[in-house]
Amino acid sequence: MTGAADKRPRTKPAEIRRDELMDAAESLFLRKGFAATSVGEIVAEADVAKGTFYLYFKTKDDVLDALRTRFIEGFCEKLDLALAAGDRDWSGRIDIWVRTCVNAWLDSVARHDLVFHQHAPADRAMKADNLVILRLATLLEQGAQAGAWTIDHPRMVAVMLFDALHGAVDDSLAAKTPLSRAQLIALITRFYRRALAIDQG
Amino acid sequence: MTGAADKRPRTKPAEIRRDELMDAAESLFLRKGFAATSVGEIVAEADVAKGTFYLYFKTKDDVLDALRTRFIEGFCEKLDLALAAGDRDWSGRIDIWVRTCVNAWLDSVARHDLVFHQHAPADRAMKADNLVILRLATLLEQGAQAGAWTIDHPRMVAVMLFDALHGAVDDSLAAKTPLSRAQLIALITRFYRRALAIDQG
Amino acid sequence: MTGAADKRPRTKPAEIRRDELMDAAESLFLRKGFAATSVGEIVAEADVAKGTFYLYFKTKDDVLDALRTRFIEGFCEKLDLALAAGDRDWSGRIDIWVRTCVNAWLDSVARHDLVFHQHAPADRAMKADNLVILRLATLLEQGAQAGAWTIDHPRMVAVMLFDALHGAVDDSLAAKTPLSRAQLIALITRFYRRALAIDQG
Amino acid sequence: MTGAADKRPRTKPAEIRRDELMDAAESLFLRKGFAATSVGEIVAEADVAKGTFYLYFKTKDDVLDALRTRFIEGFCEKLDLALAAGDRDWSGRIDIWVRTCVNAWLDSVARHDLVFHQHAPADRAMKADNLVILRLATLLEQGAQAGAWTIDHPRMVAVMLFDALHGAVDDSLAAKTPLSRAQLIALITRFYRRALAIDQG
DNA sequence: TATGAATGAGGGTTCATTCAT
DNA sequence: GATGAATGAACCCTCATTCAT
Repeated sequence: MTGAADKRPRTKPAEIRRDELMDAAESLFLRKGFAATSVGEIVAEADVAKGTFYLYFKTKDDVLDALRTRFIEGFCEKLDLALAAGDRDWSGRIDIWVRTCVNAWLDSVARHDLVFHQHAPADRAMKADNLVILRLATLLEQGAQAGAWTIDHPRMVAVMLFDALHGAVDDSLAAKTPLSRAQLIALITRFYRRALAIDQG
Repeated sequence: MTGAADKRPRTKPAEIRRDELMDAAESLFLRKGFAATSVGEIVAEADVAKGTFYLYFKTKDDVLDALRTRFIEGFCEKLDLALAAGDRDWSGRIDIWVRTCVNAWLDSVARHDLVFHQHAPADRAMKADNLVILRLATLLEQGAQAGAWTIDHPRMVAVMLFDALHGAVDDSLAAKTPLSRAQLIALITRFYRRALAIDQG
Repeated sequence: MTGAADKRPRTKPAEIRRDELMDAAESLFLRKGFAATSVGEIVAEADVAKGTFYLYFKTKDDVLDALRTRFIEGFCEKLDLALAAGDRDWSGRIDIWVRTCVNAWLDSVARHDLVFHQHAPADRAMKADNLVILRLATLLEQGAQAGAWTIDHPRMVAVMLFDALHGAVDDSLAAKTPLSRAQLIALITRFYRRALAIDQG
Repeated sequence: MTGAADKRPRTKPAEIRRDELMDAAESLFLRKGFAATSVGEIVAEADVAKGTFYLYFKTKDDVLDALRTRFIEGFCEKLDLALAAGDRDWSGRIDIWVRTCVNAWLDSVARHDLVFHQHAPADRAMKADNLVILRLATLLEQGAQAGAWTIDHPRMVAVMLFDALHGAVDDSLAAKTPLSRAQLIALITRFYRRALAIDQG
């Protein structure tokens, strides 16, 4: 029986195992949807036993939460980087914000949909914690203080601008003839500038 | 035992039975969520046998679709009514649109969330068929032709405005200290006017 | 509402209705198998209401029984006709019997399988009533009395010959390279003659 | 309450579990028929949870297949043993074949009917793979080569002989006054000898 | 004679989770 | 840390049959 399947447990650093499990889950979720993916498939993809999964996650839902956190963190990192590297001018910052968001979005729509829409009762409260919106609100506030624009309710306007961008990208993706990335960015930027009453560059 | 089971089939007009089933389903879905509600519970609530459910709906998912259609139709009706009764002035029409949407929304958030977010693979394409957006796009276009505003891409702007409103309402609902209905309407109307470059009344 | 579906009940002679129902059932059973065919499909095919079915048959199984009877009767008729028209010579009668059976069989395998194998716990006792075997047994007995052959147990030999033929035809049908009709008949006839110790013509 | 539910999983070697499940299924199928037996009853009889069944069989049909395979293997074993132990004489071998088959058959009619007739669309093609027929055909061919008899089409004759035996045993079982085992064997053996034109011993 | 809405028992199957090893 | 056999509640759906009209 020397040819028998390699049964020896191969202990790995927890961090790695956890990531492998998450990768497996994400890949499967992306392909088949959250509900349609079973824990059995996840562990098969990750090449571990059923029980191992429950060593790292309390429930199946738990992985999705972890995936969401990981996604948001990645997104914010990109945003911070772009903003830090970019213009000091307020109007320019808005441009950067739009450009970065659209690009990041388009590069990971599926992933985004997965972690935000695939499960959970559309947890309305979640948006309150949306770090991306928080960042935009802060940006708007700072710009207002600097006199770049006037805003009655930064938080709310941030929400509206965020959802407008979100919606535009989604819609373009669903359209029979999607806009080009550049067109989309231009369009949204124009919308943002108007909504903030910034002089159209 | 006055409650002895009444076995005789009580035929009802199909339309009524179907509505009763839908009402039962909606009520349950609202309370417990779509996935957490079983067909068994629905028929119990509607006081019919299990098989009867499948006389009117092909699958469990089918009811949700029916619910969505019913919801959209009701919404559009309200919108059309308000628009027909209201101002002839373009700017005023936008105001009406915003007011009607926010109100209708707030009056049926739960129902809205149910039919739009609770299930379905976040059907992105669905938005393409969103009648409400369609109506707004038309409104924008007509206003543009009438010279009330200028718009580069009516459809896209409609999408962005729609999602902005949608997001604002949602956010307010989730907030620890929600805005008043009037405040919300005022805020969004202001946003719309700016985005359309209408003179702030 | 003049265009509404023609609701008027069109009473038909019972005999006809019953036949239509049987035809519909047979056609469906042949296409999809007995178990996989629902009463609902039968009545749809026969273009009557569910209840009408139960006016003519006590249960679903009942139709299959009726179908079987109809099949056997048809088969026996053919046999009787061929035998009556044919040879007076005993050996020739056996030939006719084989030829007629093989032909009739090949012309209606599907139907035969349906009524004999598709349902029922392989009702062993049914064979006792098999009219075809009965006829063969009688033929054998008469031939024996006439001195055409000697047989220890006509009934049993009839059974064996019958099943031998049956098996041969079935096997040929399942074979990758089926025998021709003529070959099959020749082969079986030879087998019969040997088994009855008739001089090979 | 000594009978308090023992919840702890009692792991057993897969081979054993599988066999227990098969035994339970066979016993139930024999008693109530395949269709009338539910998976729930099987697992109850085998004293395992419902899910365990699906650990070993993909579907309910799957068990029946397994049962059939097990039956055929057992049958062939008996046949090989008897043939190996018996006569070297060709005519004697036929006798042994008949005797062994009849006996084995009578000892397990129910089981035989179960695995061959109870389900499946009377899978005609299955006979092509019938190992018992294959063995008989081989025997006939070897005998023919050895000059023990002449045969035009060994395969077909094997089929006919096999079905003749099969039919005879079935018929006897169904008869109001069944033949004795010895009578049956004698009768069939005589039939075989005639059909092969062997001198009646 | 014919209808068809209603019934509801019943079935097969899935899968997240546990726990003894 | 890792395993994977076992669990069992829960679920969706089918369909033969009935009966008031």
